[in-house]
Amino acid sequence: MQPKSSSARSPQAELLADATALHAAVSDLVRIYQFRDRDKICCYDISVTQCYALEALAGRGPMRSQALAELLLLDKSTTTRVVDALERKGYVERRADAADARALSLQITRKGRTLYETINRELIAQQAEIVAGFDREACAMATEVIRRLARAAEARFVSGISVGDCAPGTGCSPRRRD
Amino acid sequence: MQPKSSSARSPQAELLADATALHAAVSDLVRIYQFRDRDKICCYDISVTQCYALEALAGRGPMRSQALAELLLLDKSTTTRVVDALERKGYVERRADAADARALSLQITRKGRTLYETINRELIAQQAEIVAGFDREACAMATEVIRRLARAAEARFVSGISVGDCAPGTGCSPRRRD
DNA sequence: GGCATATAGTTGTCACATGCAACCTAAATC
DNA sequence: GATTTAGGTTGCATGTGACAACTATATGCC
Repeated sequence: MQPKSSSARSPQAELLADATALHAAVSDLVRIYQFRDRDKICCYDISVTQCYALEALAGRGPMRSQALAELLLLDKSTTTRVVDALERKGYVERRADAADARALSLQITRKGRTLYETINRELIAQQAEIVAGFDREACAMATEVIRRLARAAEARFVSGISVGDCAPGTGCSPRRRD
Repeated sequence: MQPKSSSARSPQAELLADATALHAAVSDLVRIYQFRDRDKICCYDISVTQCYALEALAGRGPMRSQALAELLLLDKSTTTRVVDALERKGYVERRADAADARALSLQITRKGRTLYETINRELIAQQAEIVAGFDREACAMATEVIRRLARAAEARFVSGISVGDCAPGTGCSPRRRD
């Protein structure tokens, strides 16, 4: 697993070794974070997806349901329900869109923003513990790599084929019958 | 969001800025990978969790159900069902444990290993595309940071309090009533 | 203006993932 | 040998999310 001394290895092999190590690390991270994030749920009273929605609305301002769905890579029906939950709890508001009577303007409430900030602060504090062990350079590098990974994955996901060759975001997933 | 020139900022502030950037990037990555990984599901005929299980068995050799559960941070009942599915599809086998009649030895089959390797190869190839754009140093650094993040998250999750102050792995999550 | 079509959201329905509790069987302990 | 503990499985409930059908509005074409 660990890249050995790179002497006597082709650039090809090095690339593969690096990619393998990175993949293993990322894969692990993602798996574990799914649990970590689920914890976040119960402590405050929202789900992970709800939290992402809150984040989007906090960071980008009001938007339509459709825009939110695209941003979060969710189906519009799922988005409706996510917003339902958030609205019920008073974290977002649905306002009529002035320009289009069909559309909505989703807005985070003050209460929602406060909640989001609280959660975010805690999560960032956790990262800070780790970041403290690295120099800034290394941290910036890692952050950049992670960003690119995310963008690349998103692009792959949105645009089409991901792994194997099923349809993309169209959501081929649930078609599986165990 | 972007760390500005670090002149005139306290180390505290720098740390916070770095942590914030890292958190945002990781958070994004995790969210997107959940979708990307779900794609992986349908293309080959297993779920994400099933794939993690296959990975564990491929990488660490035969183990008991309980050990697998601990490794994947899953409940033992969930693990049972994950293994059910994999066994039904012929990717793993349950063998009697010689030493303990209650226990099982879970083993990946040749077919299972082949599948895992196929999936893994594709995923690694995807990483390779991204890795190709970085120098090895940066890549190694990022990999290391990501590993530490994962380990830290795992430790936090397993040991106790995560965010807020609900119980840990005990699975406080589902107790929420939307 | 009026009908055909497209678009924004909502609701019905279904499948899947997963935790907890109760249970069963086999070990371990006394 | 009886009680307790441990490894797994099954019953049940909940959360999540996709897809499809539907409603209401907007847009285009005549």
